[in-house]
Amino acid sequence: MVLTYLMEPPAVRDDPRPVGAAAVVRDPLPTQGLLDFRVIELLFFAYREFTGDADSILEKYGFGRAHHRVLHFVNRDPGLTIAELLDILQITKQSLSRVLRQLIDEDFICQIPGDEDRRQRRLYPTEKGRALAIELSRAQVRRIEAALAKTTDEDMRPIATFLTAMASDRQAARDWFERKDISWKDRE
Amino acid sequence: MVLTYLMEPPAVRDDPRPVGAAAVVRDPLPTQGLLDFRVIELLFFAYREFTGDADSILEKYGFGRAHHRVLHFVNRDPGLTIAELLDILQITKQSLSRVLRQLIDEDFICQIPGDEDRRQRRLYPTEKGRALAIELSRAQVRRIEAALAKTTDEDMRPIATFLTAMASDRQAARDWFERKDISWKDRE
DNA sequence: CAGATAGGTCAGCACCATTGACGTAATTTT
DNA sequence: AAAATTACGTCAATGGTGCTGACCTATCTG
Repeated sequence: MVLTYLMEPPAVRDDPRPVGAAAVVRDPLPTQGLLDFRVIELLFFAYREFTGDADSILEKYGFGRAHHRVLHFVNRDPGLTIAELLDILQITKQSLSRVLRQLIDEDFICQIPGDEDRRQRRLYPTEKGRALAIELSRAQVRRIEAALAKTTDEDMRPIATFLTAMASDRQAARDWFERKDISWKDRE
Repeated sequence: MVLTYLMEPPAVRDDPRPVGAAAVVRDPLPTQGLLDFRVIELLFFAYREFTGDADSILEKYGFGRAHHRVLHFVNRDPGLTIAELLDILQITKQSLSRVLRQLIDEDFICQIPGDEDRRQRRLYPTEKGRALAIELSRAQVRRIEAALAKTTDEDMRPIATFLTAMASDRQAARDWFERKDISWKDRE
């Protein structure tokens, strides 16, 4: 191996802009300078752990995250049409097809023609699919509840408000939140 | 196309468990039943919008999310070694290599042998890389700040506490948070 | 000098997403 | 009743991002 790009080590220690090379930046972007990076990085690390909980379970079944998402929404809203599911997931039907095919073939989900419109293939979980969906959500809820352990009902409001605002750009998301009552009405 | 799996439509409307077919589940998983799905779904939709902001910019450069992550952490912590970066990203060096190679070849990042240990290839952003990192973060900060528009300093605490708890499973994450002071000491 | 460490690379594979094109069945429109 | 539209399925090709395994160089350490 030749490592040509290293044979003449950039002389940046003496000259920050050697001829023909771009300037090297040595100062870090500070956590709270022009931009505040704290929430960016918290979201990155938090979401990775969040999905990791489910990923390790999915591996046992030979599934990936895409399977999880399909399974989740079919369980949350049985009778969903393909079009509705695509609208929620924001992927193409070609992307969905492979994943859905596997879930159907392995008997986690089944399709039933719509009553009114028989072109539709409405999606329902099987008992097997329901069980897996619950297993996956249980793992994620465990982490969430642990993270919220010391959170009061009062403190839950700003958290929910923040996440809802982050999430509510698309109509499909807003519709889902309203239909499924994803909000923090203080419950007592 | 034959659609064999549809030729004999499951008679589940009459019999929930026809011979040889799995039981079909028709009731939805309620938002707050045995499990509370609200935070799960808020995180899913929120993170998708959050990454989408950067994705559309990256597309212009022919880059993906992996490039973004590398660029981000190299900008946040210039002089990072490969090993340190791998520890933060939790990927293999083979996964990193393609992405890093492109960022180096296209002059967004450069490598400089370590002063003390010359085996190390310490990573620094170029001015071009710094500019892109800022452009990407600006888009994400814009969404975050909009979502936090009505949030008081007081309300910021529970949000930060929640995300930090969600994110802090791994030592590498905890170290990063401490080193970069990712926390909400009320500032005034 | 021997071994460990930091890093690079090749080959092959899996997963998940894309676009484009084409097909079928059912519903709606004319 | 014919035509157009809709709902869905599928084939083919491609790209991005991850993985494992194997093997390489350069450097540091004992």
